[in-house]
Amino acid sequence: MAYHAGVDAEATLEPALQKRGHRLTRPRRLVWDALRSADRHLTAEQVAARVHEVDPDVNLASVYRSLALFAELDLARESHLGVDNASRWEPAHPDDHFHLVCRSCGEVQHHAGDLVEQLRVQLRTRQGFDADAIDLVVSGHCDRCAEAQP
Amino acid sequence: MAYHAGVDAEATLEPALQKRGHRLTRPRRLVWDALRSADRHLTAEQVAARVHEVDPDVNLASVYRSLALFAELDLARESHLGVDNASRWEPAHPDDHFHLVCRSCGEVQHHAGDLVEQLRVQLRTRQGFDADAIDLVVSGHCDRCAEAQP
DNA sequence: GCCAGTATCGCGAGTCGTTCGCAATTTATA
DNA sequence: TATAAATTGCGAACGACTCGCGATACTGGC
Ligand SMILES: [Mn+2]
Ligand SMILES: [Mn+2]
Ligand SMILES: [Zn+2]
Ligand SMILES: [Zn+2]
Repeated sequence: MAYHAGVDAEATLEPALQKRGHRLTRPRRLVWDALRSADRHLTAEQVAARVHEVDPDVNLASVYRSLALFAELDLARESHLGVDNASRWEPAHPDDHFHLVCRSCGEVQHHAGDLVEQLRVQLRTRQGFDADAIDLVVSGHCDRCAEAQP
Repeated sequence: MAYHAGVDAEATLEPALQKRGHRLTRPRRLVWDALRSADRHLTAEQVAARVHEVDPDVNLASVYRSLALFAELDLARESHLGVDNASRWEPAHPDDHFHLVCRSCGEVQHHAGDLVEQLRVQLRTRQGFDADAIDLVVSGHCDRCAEAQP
């Protein structure tokens, strides 16, 4: 079952853009398709590389601008995974989740659960702090790498 | 009760350096004093500014090198607080703690507690992930700013 | 469909925080 | 104090973005 990029882009991207008075342009559609069809977090540079397979004339600055816009519209999420100082991007999930980065193999696992929500509650009741964004990155060793080198 | 920088530096810094075959140099001593005497997180640039009050000839590159070395020796801790893309530095605490950054006033609160340890246990038992560093930065509104603008 | 008006683009240059290579200096040890 | 190696200062380079601007291409109304 082939992934039909264009159709999907129009289905979710276009209304989100229009609702806020933004236009659906070729660079935005291609950036969105690149993000959606990726199975992992991508740097802006990596997004650009995928976009360029389809259209080499899309500028890197436009990729950055598109990603920033998507974040603003809650279509995409930016994370600092600590591998280098480049941001990584992924389509936004509805659920709170955070990232487990393996120091050996580089794999990035997702951890979804109530933990982020628990934390939010704890901060509010115990410290009066109204948490907005919770950026949690855990680095360590994944199950496979941990048992290989204990 | 004045803070006697030199003495303190030699008391904790020198043995930590010597144990690993590093030398106690003037730039390192001044960077360490600047960190220790600060009451808040500092950027490398801010550390340099404080160092330069004592000795303007210490180079910014040496400040960066000293901070990186201190992190390696677990004498200092680097955090990305999301205010800008500059790293912030503080002397290493023995206890796990994380940071609450207020979007209104910029204040950085510390949150120490069992939460980080809880998380570590949960990741190990539920996912087999051996957590090394847990980088948690929460941005939102502190108690003062939250009640001012609810 | 076409036009007007403006949002967006491509481009090149600029910024920021950080790192590098290397010759000169400083440090710990003998 | 002499020696050898670690470390420094310096300036240039780096990577990841961001900006200003004139050119382009969307979109909504005709
Ligand atoms: Mn993710
Ligand atoms: Mn802290
Ligand atoms: Zn692994
Ligand atoms: Zn505040």
